[in-house]
Amino acid sequence: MIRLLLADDQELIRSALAALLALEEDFEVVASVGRGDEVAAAAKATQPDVALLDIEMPGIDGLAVAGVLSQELPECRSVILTTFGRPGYLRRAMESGARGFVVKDSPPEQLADAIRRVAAGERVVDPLLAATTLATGSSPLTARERDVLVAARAGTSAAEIAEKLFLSEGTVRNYLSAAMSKVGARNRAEAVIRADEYGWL
Amino acid sequence: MIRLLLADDQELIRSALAALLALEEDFEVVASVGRGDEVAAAAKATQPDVALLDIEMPGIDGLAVAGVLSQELPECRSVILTTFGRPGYLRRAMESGARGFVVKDSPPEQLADAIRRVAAGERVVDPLLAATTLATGSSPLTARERDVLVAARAGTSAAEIAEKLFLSEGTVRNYLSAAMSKVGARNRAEAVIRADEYGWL
DNA sequence: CCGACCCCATGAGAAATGTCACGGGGAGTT
DNA sequence: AACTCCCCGTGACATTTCTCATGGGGTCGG
Repeated sequence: MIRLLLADDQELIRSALAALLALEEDFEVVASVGRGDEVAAAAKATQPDVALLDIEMPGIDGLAVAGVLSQELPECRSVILTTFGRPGYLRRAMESGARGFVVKDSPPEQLADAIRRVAAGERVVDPLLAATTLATGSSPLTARERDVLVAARAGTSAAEIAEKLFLSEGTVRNYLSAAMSKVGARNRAEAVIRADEYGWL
Repeated sequence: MIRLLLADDQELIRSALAALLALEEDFEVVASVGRGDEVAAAAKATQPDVALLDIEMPGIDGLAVAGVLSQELPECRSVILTTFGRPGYLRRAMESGARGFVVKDSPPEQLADAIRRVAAGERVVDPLLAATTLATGSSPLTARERDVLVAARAGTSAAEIAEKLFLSEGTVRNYLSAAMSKVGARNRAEAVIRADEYGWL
């Protein structure tokens, strides 16, 4: 019997996944939470074998949760389950100690299979996603460049970004310019979009 | 027995929802498709009482599907099931003939309840979302302003938008300017974001 | 028919954005 | 110690964006 913890902020999806997984005789859902910062406590209380983690959650995100779990509860392995097959997500997931990575549009058998393999100690990733991750490479952005791009996400002006980050306006423009050339965009907006697509923000 | 059709592009989610709904004794999932343009045919073949439609799908989107169904198969009522509680989505859903609107983070009983009520002939919407929809009002954007905003989504320059839409560059700027003032943004990028949030694109 | 509103366009000025060259300071490597 | 790379800044320039005024043509309802 494999004990499972489910973490996803969308209640309906969480319940639906629980129902789906309950169809497998060797699975048992022992915990179900809607916030990233509730996972650790729930895991300690229920001792699951595998934690299924969405990335986008209130509190802390699934990737960070995977890091915490691998530190504090190494006997509970993490599987990231997310909508987005962003290369950077996979990379960060693996670096933070996750053992599996499944995207939400894969067939259901694949999820069950991934869970069993991870429970057995294997590592599981979508081979296609793994390939594009290797092809894309890791983020070329420096910490500051990333900060500035994140701040620019809402359509913020250079002056506002400068104020928010306690920088001079010229510096902000320089960082943006550097980020744009690294990402291969001719626009601030385009740079944000692309970096986001790669999972670099 | 209520016959259901499921349409969602994410296979895992679709299967999970099917599993969840199968737990209710009075529900029967008779069809399940992953593309908007497959819904009509499947509905004609299986004669469901209620069609559960995601908005974001390849082919045509769920809102358009609802329109088609209400025209061609009025005995099959549509329920929109989506992640985003965008005011504009709800409005368009209702205008296109959908009978229910449920967001993916509502509790599972609410979905079952909504399905039963819609099957019984009622209309069902999240009251909170309905309120913000009324507050937000319908889109103030003209068709062209919308087009330009959509084209600007990828971080496209004014010149490129002009080329794509066979307009002069100045005209594009004028439309963008109008859109920005209507939406309450001081940026092109911000305008795109806000209009998108409202579901106006 | 007239007003209202949308479509499309031009042009011009103010503001923001993107590029480039340059500099100094700090941390880590070789 | 020299080198590299990141951090932060300045200043100047070309380009783009945003605003505003203005105009013609179209459709639709009063």
